[in-house]
Amino acid sequence: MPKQVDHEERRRRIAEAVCALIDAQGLEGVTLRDVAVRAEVSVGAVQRCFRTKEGMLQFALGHIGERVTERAHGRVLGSPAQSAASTVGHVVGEVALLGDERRAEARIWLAFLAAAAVNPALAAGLRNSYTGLEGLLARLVEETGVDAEGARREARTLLALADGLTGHMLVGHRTAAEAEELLHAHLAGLWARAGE
Amino acid sequence: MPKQVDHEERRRRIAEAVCALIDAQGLEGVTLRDVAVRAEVSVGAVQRCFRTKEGMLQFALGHIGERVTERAHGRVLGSPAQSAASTVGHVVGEVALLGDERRAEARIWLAFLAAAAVNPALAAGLRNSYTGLEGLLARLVEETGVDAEGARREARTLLALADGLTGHMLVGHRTAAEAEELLHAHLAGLWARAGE
DNA sequence: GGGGAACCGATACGATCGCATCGGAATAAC
DNA sequence: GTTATTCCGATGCGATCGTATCGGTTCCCC
Repeated sequence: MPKQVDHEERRRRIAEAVCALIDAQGLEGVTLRDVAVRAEVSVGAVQRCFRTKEGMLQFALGHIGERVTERAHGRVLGSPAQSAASTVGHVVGEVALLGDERRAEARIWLAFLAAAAVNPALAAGLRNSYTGLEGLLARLVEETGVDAEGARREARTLLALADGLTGHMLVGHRTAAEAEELLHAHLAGLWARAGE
Repeated sequence: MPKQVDHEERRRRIAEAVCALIDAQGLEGVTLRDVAVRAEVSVGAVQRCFRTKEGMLQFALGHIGERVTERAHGRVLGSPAQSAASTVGHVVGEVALLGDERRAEARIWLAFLAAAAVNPALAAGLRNSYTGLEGLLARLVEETGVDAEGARREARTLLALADGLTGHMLVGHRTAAEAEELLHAHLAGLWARAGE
C-alpha cells in the first residue's frame, strides 16, 4: 500500500474552494486551475479527487446543500422551547440566506439553480435539498395547528417566496431588511388566519 | 453613402438568437460564433452591432425584459372589464412564466438573474424590469381596495413568489400546474383577507 | 529494506473562446 | 464612371479552458 490521503477531507476542501470562486465570479468563472490554487493543492490532485469538472460541481452542490439543510434542522433542535410558529420563522429566515454572512451562500445557491435549469444532474442535486427543506417546513407548519394539506401548501409557498426574495436581494432590487420584513409579514398573515 | 442596414432590426434578431441559445445551453453556452450562426449573419456583423459580448448580453436582457413587461401590461389593457382581483391573477400568472410556451423565457430570465448576481450591469437591467412589474402590480392590488402600504407589500411578495416558483419549476421540483395552484391559493387568501 | 502500488506536480495538447484585422463588395454622391 | 464611405465575411491571434500523460516521490506490506 502506498501513500494514503484522506480523500473525503480533500473533496470537502475543494468544494469549499469551488464555492468561494462561485461567490466571487459566478459558476462560469470556476476553472480547475483557480480551484487548485484556492484549495492549495495541485491541479493533478483535483483531477484525482474528481474525474471531471462536472463531478466536482455536483459534489460542491451537495456540499452546500447539506450545509444549508443541516443549519435549518439545527434551528429546530436549537430552539425546542419556542412556539412552532416562531420556529417556522427562524427556519424560513435561515433558508432565505439573507444577511451578510449568508450572502456568499445565496449567490452560490442561485448560480447552481440557474445551471440546473440546463443540467439534469445538478437539478437532481438541488431537488434533493429542496425536498428535505420542504418536508421540514411542512412538519413545522403542521405543528402550529394547520391541517396537513394546508401545511404542505404553505411550506411550498414559503420555500418559493424565500428563494424569490433571495434572488431579488442579490440583484439589489430588494434590501435584506426589506426581504426579511416581507417574509415576516407573510408569516404574520398566516398565523392570523390560522388563529381564527 | 454606402450600403445601409437597419441596425435596430439586426440587433433584435441577434438578441433573439442569444435568447434561443441561453434557453438551450445556458448563458455560458453562448458564443459569438453560435450567435452568428443562429441569427444567420456573420461574426463580423455581430461585432459591428455590439462592440463586446457583454454589450450584446445587456441588450438581450433588455429585449427579453421588455417583452415580458409589455405582455404583463397587455394583460391589463386586454381585460378592462374584469375585476381588479382577477386582473392581478392574470398579470402574476404572466410574470411567473409558467406554461410550456413560456419555459424558454423562464430559463432565460433565471440565467440572467444568476449572472446579475456577479455582474452589476446586468443587475441594473434586471432591476429595471422588476421595478416596472412591481409598480404595475402594486397599482392593480391597490385597485382591489387594499391600502397603499399593503398593496406595495403584496406586490413585492407576489413578485418574489412568482420568481421563486419559476425557479422551482425549472429544476423540476415543482410542476407548472402545482406552481399555478400555489399562486392561485395565495391570491385567494389575499382576497379573503381583504374582503373581511 | 526492497518492491510495488498509490499519489503528486508539472507539462503538453487540442479545442475553443473573444476580439482585432483587413481586403473586397456594395452603394450613394458627383 | 469615378470616388469615397460603409459594411461584410473570413481569417489570425493570443489567451484560456478541460483533460491526458508521465516521471518522480512517498509510504505500506512482506
